[in-house]
Amino acid sequence: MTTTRSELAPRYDAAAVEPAIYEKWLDSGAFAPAESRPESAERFVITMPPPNVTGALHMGHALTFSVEDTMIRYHRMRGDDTLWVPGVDHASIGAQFVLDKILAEEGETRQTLGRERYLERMWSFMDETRDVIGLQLRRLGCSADWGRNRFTMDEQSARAVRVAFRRLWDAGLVYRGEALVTWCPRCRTTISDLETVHRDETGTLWTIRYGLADGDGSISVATTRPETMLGDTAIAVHPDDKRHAALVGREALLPFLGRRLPIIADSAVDPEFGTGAVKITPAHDSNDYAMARRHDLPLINVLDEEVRVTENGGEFAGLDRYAARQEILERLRASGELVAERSHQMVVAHCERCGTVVEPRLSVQWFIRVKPLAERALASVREGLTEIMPPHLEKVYAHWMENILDWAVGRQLWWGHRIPAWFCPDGHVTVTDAADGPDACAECGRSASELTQETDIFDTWFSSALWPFSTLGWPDETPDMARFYPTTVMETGYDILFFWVARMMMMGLFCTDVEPFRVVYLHGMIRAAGGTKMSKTKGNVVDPLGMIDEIGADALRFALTIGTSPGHDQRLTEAKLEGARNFANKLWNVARFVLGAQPAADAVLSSGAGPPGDPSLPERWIQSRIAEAIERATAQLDALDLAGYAATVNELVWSDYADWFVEMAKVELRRDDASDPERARVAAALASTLADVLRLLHPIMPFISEEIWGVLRTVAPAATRDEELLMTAAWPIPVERDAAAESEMTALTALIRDVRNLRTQSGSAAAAWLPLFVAPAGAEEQAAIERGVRYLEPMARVRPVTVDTADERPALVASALLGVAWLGIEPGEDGAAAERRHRRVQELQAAIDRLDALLANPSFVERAPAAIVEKERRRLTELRAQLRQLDG
RNA sequence: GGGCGAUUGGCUCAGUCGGUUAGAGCGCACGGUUCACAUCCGUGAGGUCACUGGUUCGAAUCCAGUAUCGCCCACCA
Repeated sequence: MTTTRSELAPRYDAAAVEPAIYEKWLDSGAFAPAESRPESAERFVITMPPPNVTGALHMGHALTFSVEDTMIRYHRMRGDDTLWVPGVDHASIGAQFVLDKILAEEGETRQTLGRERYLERMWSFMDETRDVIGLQLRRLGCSADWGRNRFTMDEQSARAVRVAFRRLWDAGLVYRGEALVTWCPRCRTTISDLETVHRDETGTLWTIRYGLADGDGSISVATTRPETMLGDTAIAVHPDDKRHAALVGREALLPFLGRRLPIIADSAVDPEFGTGAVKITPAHDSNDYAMARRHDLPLINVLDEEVRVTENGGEFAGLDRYAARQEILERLRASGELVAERSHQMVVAHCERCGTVVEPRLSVQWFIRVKPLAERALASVREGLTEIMPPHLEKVYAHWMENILDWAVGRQLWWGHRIPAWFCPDGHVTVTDAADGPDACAECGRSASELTQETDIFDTWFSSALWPFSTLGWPDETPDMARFYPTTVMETGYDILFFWVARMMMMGLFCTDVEPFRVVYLHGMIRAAGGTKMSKTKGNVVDPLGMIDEIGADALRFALTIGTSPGHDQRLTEAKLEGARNFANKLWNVARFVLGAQPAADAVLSSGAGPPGDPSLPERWIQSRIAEAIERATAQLDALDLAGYAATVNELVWSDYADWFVEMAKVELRRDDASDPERARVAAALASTLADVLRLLHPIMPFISEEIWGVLRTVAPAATRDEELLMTAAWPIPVERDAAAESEMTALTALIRDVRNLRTQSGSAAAAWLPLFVAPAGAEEQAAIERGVRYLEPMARVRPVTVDTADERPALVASALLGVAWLGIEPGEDGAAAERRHRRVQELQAAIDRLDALLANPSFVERAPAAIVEKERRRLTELRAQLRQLDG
């Protein structure tokens, strides 16, 4: 498809334009890096944080991918060896949660289907949803290399998982053992503490009396979970607690079960809490578990996978944990052993995904000893080999790494990578990275047929931890590994710093011996207008796809970028989105103007008119301003300051290009003589500067800039240097700054502003042409004013302009850098204007006094850098001149 | 209980190496039918940079403390 249109539609219709542009990009093949690495090219590689395969695009994604695409497009334009690897995550627990809900509607469950059918069902579900997220990313404009699209459950990932685990096993960093883990009864799996949310709740603290074994006396304990008493194996008190000192060493009798509970002393007990005596339930409480290990107490599991009481709970066996609680309480109340109950503020852990109250539970689990891995990952950041942005999050990272606990990697789920460990009847464990399992038991040589594979799967984050290199072909030494690894930037939200970034650092260093990325760029969370979290239940979610339809992907990208800073949450308000849309509209219209001016230029050229004169002041000025913007934007993008970059282009397009340059170009274009060569020159300047603006804008607003580029290239090929696609066009190179043009233009625009201000102050009709008198400050200024009159007249709507020395100063007077100006009208009794002038004089005087004092201060003059002192001196001179003019 | 962050006009946010008149957008006021754009143009008002103290010739910026809000981590039954 080729664009041969010579004009832009009156309005930018994102929904119509963007998909076609995306096709053009795809067809170009330029999302993929060149076949081989260009000589001397720098590498720039991002591994996309893989969205959940079942997920729909939300604003967090939109932010992630907008930022990454902006970085990628910038580096591509710079000619770097640029790669963005896309992919999706199998999200085992998340995907099962979604599928289980679907099954529930059909009256089925995981259990009724069985593992095999469940997984079949999952794969077909995947086939339906897998592409959805990818298509949504395309709507955003993501220029990822889809030819390298990956999935955390594809064969390459599976192999990476097996090999990584095998290496950990060989290194002695894997063990299997019984431990207390957090259990979600609804998801029926172990979950990480990171996957729990703690909520403040009002519960009840019950005090229960346990009789002593010898029948003499009793001891009372306080608990919020009475059902766990069935698993009690001791009672603990503080060693210094005199109230209970006599009881230590004796035994209490557990109600219902009659179990004998030793009364022990341990300083972990808070004597101030409750009765000062604690029931110890090692299998269902982490404090108690730790204490049991110190005192060698038995561990009795009283809750099963569905948190029903086990046979260890005697007569309560089979009851759900809460039913058991009620039953137990009633029985204790009846027997008088429930001695107190009161309301109690407490923190309860819930499963982050399903909201169910989780239960600490003793079970056999696979663990990775992460301490050595964490130390290395921490050192890499400390030494700056990987840099965390913003820097303050490095402390958070460090704190977590320093206090890290072994990683329980097993999950009792089905959808995911099965742990490649086989058990032999003799209890031996064989870990292999072979796709079809071991040939024989690694220890006793029993044949494979006698071995059974572990049914647990890996925590989703295990495969994610390998993502930066498994996507490039690891463990094979592929060309991609050699060329693109380690990657450059890992860009993601700070909320998964521990889940993901920390694990990638650890596993990356372990597996590949190098930091998987040079920079970690952590963006903040998107919040709703009131500063609250966006959530479906609150109904304050802004849907990115709907927003793209409404205002275009570019505007959304822009809104998500400008006015933000990494690591800090942002509020996405209606006003902000609207502002971004308006900016896109502005760009569109300014381009329409520039394009509309081109035929006039052609007409001039074909008329055989003489050569145009030298570039005008505005032309020189805008060139210089663009050069400055290029320098700034380049530095900002290199520093990953995307918000700064967005602000730079915003200001350039709107304040410099549209408000001043285009307005001044109109002066030239409005010349009567259609064959005036000046017109052609201005038109060409408009086109070539627009081209640079588009280049500068493309990384963040790819669609609209590409669309304009297509037409510009048709209409003014020279301006685009005939580069076909803006996406692959060269990043602009700044010309040398033109200081003279910049300062003259600054003076001229200041004069125009001042005169406009006078007009407003005078209350003159906006449409009226008013005479203006200007008394120049000097000969140079006079020349500048005379050169500028052609712009001054239409832009301030003044005519005629008389440039002459002043012999009177009406009240309504402006003082700009070039001199003093006043309108040729009767200010009358305009008290407000006089007052304004008075105020201005006072302001100037105050500033002068301050500067005077400053420069009179010897310690300032001696200690401040000479350049600063000089600057202040110049300013003082300038202010004095202004005051003289005004006060005249 | 620990840690981190934020506090800048009415609102949402920038603010580089400390440099002396602190910026932007929105909102507000006033004026505008200029052939790119009312999703616009012009003009303006509006800030003792949370507070206290310190360092410095000079502090929104660095240091210490305080307050308020937010987040993260943490085993008080």
